[in-house]
Parts: sequence; C-alpha cells; structure tokens
Amino acid sequence: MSSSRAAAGGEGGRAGASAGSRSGSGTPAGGAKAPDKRRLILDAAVRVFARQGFHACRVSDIADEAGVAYGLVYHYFQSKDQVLDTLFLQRWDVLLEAIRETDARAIPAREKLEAIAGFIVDSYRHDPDLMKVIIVEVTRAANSFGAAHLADITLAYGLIGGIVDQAQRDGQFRPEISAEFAAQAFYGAIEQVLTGWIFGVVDEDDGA
Amino acid sequence: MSSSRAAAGGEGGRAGASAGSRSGSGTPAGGAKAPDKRRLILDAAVRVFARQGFHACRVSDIADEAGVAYGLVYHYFQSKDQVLDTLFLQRWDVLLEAIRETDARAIPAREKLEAIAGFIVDSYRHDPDLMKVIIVEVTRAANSFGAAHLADITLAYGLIGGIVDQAQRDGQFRPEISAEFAAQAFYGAIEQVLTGWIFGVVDEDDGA
DNA sequence: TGCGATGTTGACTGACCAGTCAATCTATTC
DNA sequence: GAATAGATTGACTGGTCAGTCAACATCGCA
Repeated sequence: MSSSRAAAGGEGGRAGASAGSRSGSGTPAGGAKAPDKRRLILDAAVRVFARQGFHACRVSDIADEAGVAYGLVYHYFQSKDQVLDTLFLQRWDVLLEAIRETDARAIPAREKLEAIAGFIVDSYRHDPDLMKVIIVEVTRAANSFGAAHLADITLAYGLIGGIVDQAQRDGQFRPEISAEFAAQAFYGAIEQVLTGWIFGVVDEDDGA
Repeated sequence: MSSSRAAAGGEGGRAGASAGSRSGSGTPAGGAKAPDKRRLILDAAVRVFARQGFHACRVSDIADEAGVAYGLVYHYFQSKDQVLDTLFLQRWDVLLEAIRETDARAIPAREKLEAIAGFIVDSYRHDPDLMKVIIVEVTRAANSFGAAHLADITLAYGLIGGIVDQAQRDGQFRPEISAEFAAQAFYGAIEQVLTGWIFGVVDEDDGA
C-alpha cells in the first residue's frame, strides 16, 4: 500500500516542468513487469547518497552501484531529484502513519511521545543509511529538498503538536509553553541525537 | 579582536589546494587599508546566502549584491567556500566564547543552560539572516560545511555536555541519561525551534 | 611628479554533470 | 518466426559556474 503511493507521489519540485507527459511515470503502469531493477536502483541510491551525499554524487555513481547502465535510471525516474523524493516519501509516509496510529492508542501522552521517539530510533537502527539520507538530505536540508517537502515535514510536527495540545487540555502536561513550540523542540532533540550517532560524534547509549 | 581571528582561520576544505601562495591571505596583512569592500562583500554574502542558499547562488550574485566586480570577491577570498567559512567562524567563536563565559559564572546549571539558549535566540533576533546562514548552510549541512567544521561544532556540544556532567556530579541534574546525550538533545531542540522560526512554520512565542 | 603596490574590473576558460536519444537487446503475442 | 512493445545501453550535448588573468585605476610615498 505505502510503496505504490510513495512511488506515485512525483510532483517533485525543481528540475523540468515537463511532468506526466509520457505514458505512465515511475512504476510501469498496470502490468507488474520489472520491479527488480527499479528497486535495485533505489537501494543503490540509498547507499550512494549515504556515502557521498546527494549533491556530491553523480547519477553515474548510482547506476554503477546498482550495476545498471546510466540511462536506465532515467527510464525509471524523471530526474535525480525524483530518486530522492521517492525514497523520502516512501519512508515519511510510514513515519506519519506510525504517529497517527500511536496517537490513536489509549495511553498517556508521555508514552505516546516515547513511542514516537522509539519508532524513529528503531527506524534508524533498522536502516541507518536510509535514515541518514532522509535526515541529512531532506529533513535538515531546508534550502533544497526540505523546502520541496515542507508540507509533509510540517505535517509530522503538527501531529506531534496535536498530542501535546491534547495533553495540555487534559492537564497531563503543563501549559506554560505552546504545543507547537514543544513539538518542534521534541522532534529537534531526536533528530540531533540521531545526527550525532550518524556522524559518530556521540556513541549510542540511551536514557530517555 | 574576534574579526581578525576569524578572518585568519582559513584552512577551508574543498576547492583548490593552492593556499597561501600569494602575499598575505584574507585581510591585507599589516597595513589596515581597505576594510570597506571586504566587509561589504561579507555582508552581501549573508544576504544572498540567506535568500538563495549557498549552493543555489552564484559568486556573481554576491558581487552584484555588494556592488563590486566579480573578481574582487577572489581578491579578498580564496574561494566561494571561504566566504562562508569566514562568516561561520566569526560567529561561532562568539558563541563558544559566550558558552565558556556562562559556564564560568557561579549560577545553577539550569540557569546556565537558559542563558545559553537565550544567547542563541538573541543572536537570531539580532541578525536573523546570519543565523539562518550558519544554521542552514553549516550546522545542519552535515555533508558539506558541517563536515568541514565538525570539530568546531562538536566543541560546542562538548562545552554544553560539560555543564550537564558537572551538574550531574553535583546532584543538580538527574544522572539517568548521559551528559553528551542531553547536550545533543538540548542543542537540537534550540536549533529546530530557530529553524521553525526561520522558515515560518511556527510563529515566535516563547516559554522556556 | 613618478613609481611601485595595492585595489578593481569583467571577459574568458575549463571542468563537470544532468539529462537526451538512437541503437540494441529481450520478451511476449499471434 | 515475424512483429510489437518494453527494457537496457552508453556516447553525446548543452548549460552552468567557479576560478583565472591581464588590463586598468588609485593610493602612498619619495
């Protein structure tokens, strides 16, 4: 479910304005024919982006890493940007869904936030490269991809803010600081800790 | 004092390897002759970087904004990178000094952290463009400039961590989570809130 | 006033790389 | 076993910019 939706979401941003002109788009429309190479390219891109960074790498690096020809990347994706867009949307949808699901549970707000933090940390432990790419190249890249996906990113803050807001009305949380401020600080703290792990400036122990 | 020190720190990173070949380097050595144009270029760069982003802008944009010829940028700076390096180092030194000074005061650790957060927020209020550039283009740009200045950035985390560590020994703070973890989360929360202000996803009220 | 040093100019070059495209290969269908 | 459609290839193009450089302007000093 999530993969098809994420793959379809290709408004992109930068790059050409000639979208949706050809037949389909990413996935070869109806007949599920060649999911192999497309997936291969995405997985290779994660590794290359994580290793060299999005801007520092060339499309040929991705093709080489995937073991396919240069042109094939453009057979499955409209642009280099769209490869990253796809990776991001795919994962971000999962995160948003996890937040919504957590929020729906009948547990104290504090535990909800702990669950969300735990989910993000688990995502990192499960696939560090992918999380590195998403955080470093999108979430924290406010001038490039962060701007293109600002709405999606802000949605996550909003959901977290909603949890805090509700808890403040219930009297679970103190009302001194605004919910959206708290949400921002909460998310920022998690992301910074992950960034610390990613770049090895702190080693991985917990506490929260 | 701080400007001359910051201007001198020019190991840089990327770009050419032909450093320090010509006479002096940045500031025209001994005789304080033309501080005008150099400062003009730095100020223009702040505006351009804040508006367009470092990667998206051209060196000619900086020159135009400053009202000087293209080549003059290269008279005062070895590379486009070095312009940003200079801006960063200049401001970061001020921050590090503020943290050290705060730490030296005989006040509770909680107040120290509040003072540091306040200093960063004040820096933003005083010159939002400069803080935007430093946060967006350096501090959060872990793959490009963040990597080049990792040592400086980590130094700040270390100083904050030191405050927490001391407070844990004193019994002021609980020892459950490691000091470096706390420092990372503390700094991340501040930076994320500022980022929220910078990109207008949250409006500016306080609470902490 | 003349001369070296320093400041200032902007056209030009060289490298880099995203994206194109025509050709080739590999099913699948009738 | 042709014919069609999609998959795959990689050499090539076009545009973009960082950085260079040779010429010109201005300043300070003897």
